[in-house]
Amino acid sequence: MAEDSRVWKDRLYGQFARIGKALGSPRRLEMLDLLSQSPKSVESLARELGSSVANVSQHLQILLEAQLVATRKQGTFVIYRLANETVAQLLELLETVSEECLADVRELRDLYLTQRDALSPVSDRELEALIQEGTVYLIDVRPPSEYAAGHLPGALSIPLPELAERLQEWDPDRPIVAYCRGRYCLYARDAVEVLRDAGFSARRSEVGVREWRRRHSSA
Amino acid sequence: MAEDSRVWKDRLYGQFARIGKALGSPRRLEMLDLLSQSPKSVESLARELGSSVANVSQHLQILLEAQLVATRKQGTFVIYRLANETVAQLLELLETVSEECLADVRELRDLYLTQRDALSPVSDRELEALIQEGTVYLIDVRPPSEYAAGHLPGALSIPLPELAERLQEWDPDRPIVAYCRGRYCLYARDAVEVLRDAGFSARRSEVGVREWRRRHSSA
DNA sequence: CAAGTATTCAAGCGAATACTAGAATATACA
DNA sequence: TGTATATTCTAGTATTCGCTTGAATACTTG
Repeated sequence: MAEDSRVWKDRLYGQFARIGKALGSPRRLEMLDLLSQSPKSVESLARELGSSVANVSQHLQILLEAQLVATRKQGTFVIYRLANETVAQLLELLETVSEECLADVRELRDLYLTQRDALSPVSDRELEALIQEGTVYLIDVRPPSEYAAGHLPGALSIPLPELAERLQEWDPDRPIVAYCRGRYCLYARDAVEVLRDAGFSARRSEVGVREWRRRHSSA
Repeated sequence: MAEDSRVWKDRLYGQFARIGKALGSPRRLEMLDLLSQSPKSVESLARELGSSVANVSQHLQILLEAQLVATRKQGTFVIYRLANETVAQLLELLETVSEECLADVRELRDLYLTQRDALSPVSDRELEALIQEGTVYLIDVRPPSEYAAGHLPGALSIPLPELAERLQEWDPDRPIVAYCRGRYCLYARDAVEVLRDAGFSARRSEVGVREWRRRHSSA
């Protein structure tokens, strides 16, 4: 029976490893991150990733087989989404562990997210207070479909490519906080740069929408 | 600069994938699970896994390189341990996701952990109450080194191989709750079988020690 | 039914990975 | 210094993985 137990363990960990292997590819990890913002088609994932549609589709089959994603049809489009909330949490935790353990991750963040922003990002607590007070413009600079899938309360959807031509919509004396896809996205940083160049008082938040919602969910 | 951004993303997700790849092997996942119970030598991991020392050592180098584990020397022994608590949480979450998503995992549990135990495991809430009341024997059937590294309050260390010859130590009228390494370990199930065959009123808990401690930590 | 669009599948190629076997290294002790 | 024990390293082999290319499939529309 000790031998049965060994065999059972091998099979069990073989199954666990299916999830691990699914997360063992940079492409698939980025796909999962993109899907955590909103459901997407194969083609739109391919554009975001700079990969071929065929390649993206093959990776999606792997994620599907591991049941980390699910699909629905919309005409000729297959819309992929994360299978459930726990998959999103797993992804976030993998990134947290990566940042804690790997100096290379911290260095990559330093490259673009630390050195050039003399003002540190707004903390989550500050953000909560600012949202409550309603004293800032809160802008979501992700693509509109991601805003539509879920956004912070009171946020305006100002996709980054449109930002420069919408500056006149705002009172230059009212501060702006920009956010995007979370800790590993450069959109908010780019937005703050554009805004400050235009004379606005702007800072960014590194909060993720899903993480914010989880923390502020009412059961 | 959009090209810079793409390159930065590729490097970042390449780093995240280092963690994913480290978790993409059944052997390494089982090693991490074993280390979450207590620090261990290469040789003891090899015994538990039924693998060669050389093979285990190579996998440990991969985990070391991904900084998921750390080491200390003890004579000729190299003692490996989990790098930090977040690694343990990542592992638990990967197993949770595996069980939610993969029917094969649920089936493997059914094989040994569902069908033959007519009495379901003690829930965590029941266990808390039982520990408070002090009305049961709570026995930890893991190896002594794992008990020493951390155990539930009030638990006795009764390693499974010794159980059968220690039955006379207990009042047959007092119920027993056995626990081991958590949801994916068969020791408590085996212990309960031995105890019931000897006429004891015995149930098992599927709680993991680390998970229990996290929930009951005083800051 | 034909054409267009989106997606998936299959095959090939090169790179990466897991295990084994044996050698090399590190540490402790007499 | 030599021996024993524990661990790591190296090389070879078999298998798996990731990407590309082109074909096949699925769906929609006219």
